[in-house]
Amino acid sequence: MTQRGRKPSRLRIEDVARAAGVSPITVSRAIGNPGRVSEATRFKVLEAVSKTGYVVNTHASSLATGKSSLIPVFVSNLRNPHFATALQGASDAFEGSRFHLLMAHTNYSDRLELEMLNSLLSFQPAAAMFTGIVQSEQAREMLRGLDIPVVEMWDFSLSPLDMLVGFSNAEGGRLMGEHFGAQNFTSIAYAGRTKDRGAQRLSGFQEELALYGKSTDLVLALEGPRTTDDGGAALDEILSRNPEIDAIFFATDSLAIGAIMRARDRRLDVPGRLAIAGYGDLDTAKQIVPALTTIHVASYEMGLKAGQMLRTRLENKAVSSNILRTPVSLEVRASTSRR
Amino acid sequence: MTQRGRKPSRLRIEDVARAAGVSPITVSRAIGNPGRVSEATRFKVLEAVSKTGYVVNTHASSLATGKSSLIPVFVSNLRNPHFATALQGASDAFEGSRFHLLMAHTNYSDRLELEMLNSLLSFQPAAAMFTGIVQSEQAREMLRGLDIPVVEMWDFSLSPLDMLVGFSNAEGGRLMGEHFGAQNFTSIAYAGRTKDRGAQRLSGFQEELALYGKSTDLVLALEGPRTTDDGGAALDEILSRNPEIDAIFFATDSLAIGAIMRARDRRLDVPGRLAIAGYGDLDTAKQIVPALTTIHVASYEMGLKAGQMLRTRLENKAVSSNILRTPVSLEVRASTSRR
DNA sequence: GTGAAAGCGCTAACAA
DNA sequence: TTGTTAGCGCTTTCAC
Repeated sequence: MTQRGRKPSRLRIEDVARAAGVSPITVSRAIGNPGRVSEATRFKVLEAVSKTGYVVNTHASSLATGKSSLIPVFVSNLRNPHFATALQGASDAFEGSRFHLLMAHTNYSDRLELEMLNSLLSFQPAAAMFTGIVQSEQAREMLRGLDIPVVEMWDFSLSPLDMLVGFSNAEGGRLMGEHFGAQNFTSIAYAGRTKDRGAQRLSGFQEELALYGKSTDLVLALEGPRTTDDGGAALDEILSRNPEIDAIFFATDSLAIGAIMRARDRRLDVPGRLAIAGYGDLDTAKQIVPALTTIHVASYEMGLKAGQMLRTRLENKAVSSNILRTPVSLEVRASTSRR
Repeated sequence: MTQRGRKPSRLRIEDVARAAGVSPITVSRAIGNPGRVSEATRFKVLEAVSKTGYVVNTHASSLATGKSSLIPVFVSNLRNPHFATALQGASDAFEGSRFHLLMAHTNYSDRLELEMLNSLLSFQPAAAMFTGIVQSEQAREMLRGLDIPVVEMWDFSLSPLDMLVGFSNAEGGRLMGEHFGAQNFTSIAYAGRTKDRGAQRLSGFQEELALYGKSTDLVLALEGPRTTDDGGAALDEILSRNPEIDAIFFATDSLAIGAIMRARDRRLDVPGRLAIAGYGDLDTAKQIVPALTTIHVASYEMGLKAGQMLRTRLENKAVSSNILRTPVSLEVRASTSRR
């Protein structure tokens, strides 16, 4: 029964209560549930709060309520400017709210994602965000069981876990297919991933080319994350395999930019001898010479929208639609513009 | 005394204890303090943990200990690839640890930083990271009072709050001054911030130019965050004010890239008529034509090192030095190379 | 090496 | 509208 020795603590809710002449629970309500307290009391309490400089202890609060204000954001890699930008958007969506984003880097590994998800359960998260579709069925099951709002971003799907903000990779591929189809290219190649996102870009591309009676004469599969250097190598590989190729659609801007640089080294005229297009619309795309034709993706807006949807749900309002499709657009620039 | 209705809860430590045939406190020790439990007991407990799928409730844990595993990272803007990359480094440094990074976007606002810092106190953070020097004295005071490890990044200073990993802006300026000094430029301009980081870049630049008997003939002050478009406008402004200028050092790559693009539009030969250099070494710097001479900054390494220093300290080991200076280097490329 | 008791700071439930 | 009581799940302290 004796007061055992514990470390001294910071300001508690009790201290504020004493300063305001009310009970602790009233302080708690004045801060978190302003509607359930009289105008006058709330004023007294908030004054006491600011005078004392009190800040709630979220751990005590979360323990008592069983809910936290933390939202893990799963991102594969922030060195990809698209993801960094989307994260900035998501973060902006929560500005001024009581929620906080927790970093969860998955480094493109499903196993890591699952592990991380499990460890983040210890925070009783309020929601979860994913830059991508959650692949593992085990992870999806786990998330469903949590019964918290979840938003997946980036890719498009008709059966999201909960909410989704994404763009259609197939659509981007189609736009590029249409563009390539309308040009007088004689031999067309695709280079990049042929699985997942890549598969969709490719099939949309081929589908639309077919409408023009054309097809891909060469598909170079490059799986996994790739850099600009790989783009240069891909260019060499393609031309050595088939010197007739005079137009290449790369699955990412990085690859396309690498190819443009290699073409410059090899003194290949772009787009005269070889047209090159990318996907993503990195800043660099419009800055290199020739400027790169590519598919623009609204990364920031995607992150922002995803954050806003989540926030709306967390504030107990209804979301008009669970699935949001952000537009992609074709940016025709010099790298494919022959005349 | 009656059991009032509260929401049902997830697996608790007590459940694991029962499964393992020990007391809750033993489970706690087996998990967090393996040394204080016998080999056999630990084995039993860990088995029970994995069988039941138990995950600790960090809020209860943090409440009891008064410490959390959360580390707020203050970043001004993730659309700046330097910061995004540094954040990725910081995140990588904590991989596999029990610590988690909490996003804190400051949008370049000191007021926001202070507010956010105050609100994040509610998490009893284990440490704090800043992408930049903490400017406000009030914030510095607050952080000192917290008595947790703090690391500042990016800029260099001899009086950090606690730990620092940065590069010298003055040093980069000096390297560029040396480079400009050694060329046969007749009239030199600087464009960019003239406060804080900009001031240091500029003074290092001027200092070194002086050794070559040269000086800046025009300084165009551009405060606040700037985009490539501003670089183009800056180029126009400079040449209209002083048509003699034939070399410009821009305080950031973005500005320099914008200037190169504008020069291209105006059919000004770079570097023949006008040499242009930047600061930061964005990916684009080596991809545009002409490739941009700039100062390379090791963003990823900075974030990684900062994270590692913090982690070392948090694991109660000593850090050999509180201040780490990451190197900057001059990347001479085509945009300043006359022959 | 292990356990019992108490308490971290907050808020849900109930009562007035 | 406000207050009293109990308890969220963990770990510290003290005892064996």
